[in-house]
Amino acid sequence: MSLRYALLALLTSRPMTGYDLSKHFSQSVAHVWYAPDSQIYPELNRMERDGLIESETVPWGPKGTKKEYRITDAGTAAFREWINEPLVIRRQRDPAYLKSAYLEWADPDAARDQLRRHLEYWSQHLQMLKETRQSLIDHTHPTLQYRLKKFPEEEHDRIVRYKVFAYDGLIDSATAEVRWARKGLALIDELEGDSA
Amino acid sequence: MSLRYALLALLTSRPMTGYDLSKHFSQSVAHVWYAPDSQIYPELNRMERDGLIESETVPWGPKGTKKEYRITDAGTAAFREWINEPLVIRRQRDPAYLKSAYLEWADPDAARDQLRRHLEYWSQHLQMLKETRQSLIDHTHPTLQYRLKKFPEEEHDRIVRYKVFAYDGLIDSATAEVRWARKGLALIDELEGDSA
DNA sequence: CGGAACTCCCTATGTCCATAGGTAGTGGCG
DNA sequence: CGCCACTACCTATGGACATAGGGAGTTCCG
Repeated sequence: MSLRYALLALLTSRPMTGYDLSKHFSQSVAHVWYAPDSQIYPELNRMERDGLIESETVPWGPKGTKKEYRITDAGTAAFREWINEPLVIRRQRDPAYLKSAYLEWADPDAARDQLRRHLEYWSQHLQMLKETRQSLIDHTHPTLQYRLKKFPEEEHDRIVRYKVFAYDGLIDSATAEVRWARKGLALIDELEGDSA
Repeated sequence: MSLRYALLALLTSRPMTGYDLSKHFSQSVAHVWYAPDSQIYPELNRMERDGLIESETVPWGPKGTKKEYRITDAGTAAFREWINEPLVIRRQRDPAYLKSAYLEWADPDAARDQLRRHLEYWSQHLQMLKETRQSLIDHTHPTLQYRLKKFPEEEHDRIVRYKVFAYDGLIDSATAEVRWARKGLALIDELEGDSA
């Protein structure tokens, strides 16, 4: 059910098409939630049916059209209700940690390769998180700009600081992942002899 | 597909019944992978059909029986293959961070409540992780004891250190979650006035 | 000896999510 | 003008997972 509220969250900043939303879900918003378009379009239809959003068909080029979705009052209410709901804790499930607990079964080079991938992925991710965090502080983050326009100046700091808080957490996690992978590579070198 | 290999991983230490496995998956192994029994039993059947494990029906009490599963050579080979396979990176999806990025919409008390839950959950989790880590180092961890019996003494240190490495990573992550929740509670107090 | 807690095994159902397609229109570049 | 990248929207399929049950046997304790 989180996808629905992640979509509403984005639509509280401005109206968007399904395509716009799907771009966000594979770029910036992907930091907190990811979804492929094949999940987004059907969900948007369901949300419209449920009255949380409404669509307007706008022209696009000479023949094309696109559907722009905007959040309704019912949608805003539902979003607010969700945000106040008690948190459902979701157990983390990461194949990387599962595998790492059984690395004695692995070929040292394969193990190294996996930790290098992990390191590379999280390093890049960390980089993006840091950039996004900075763009929030600078108010250069595009979606944030749309969002802030809807609120009086004196609330801007509060809004930004919650978002920075979320990113601080993500950055801490990603930093831990990077540190862990490096430690693992050192461990393999120590236990298996540093070859490769 | 990770469930299958998580099951094989456990069965490399000793034969177990589906019930044994499901206990592990809601207790110690749950640290790296969780699954309900309703997912485990059907998967065991599929794995037996695929020849990765074989079952023996053993008596249990005067009338009862239970099915004990042991890993086959094909199962061991499949496990080894999986562990050497390149890592599939799984995007993290945590509703807590999604919500936290929009806390300006929340009632301060609801926000506090959520962060307190997060804090409590991860504090407890952290506690268990630390205890399990220690039991690995002490060799008092039951599954580890079974496992070590199958390997010569000089390999024990290597096996334990990989498991401790996995736990070190988990402990770091959990610590970051605890720190983040505390920081969030302080932030709410600062932004909303420290009531409640 | 009766009840409670536990062991043991399983099914059903629905949602979430990933993967892999498909179709039509647009805009720009050579 | 043809090609290509992109915008826009969608369906199908299968696996993963959560939630919610059911039913039969066992052990232990009062």
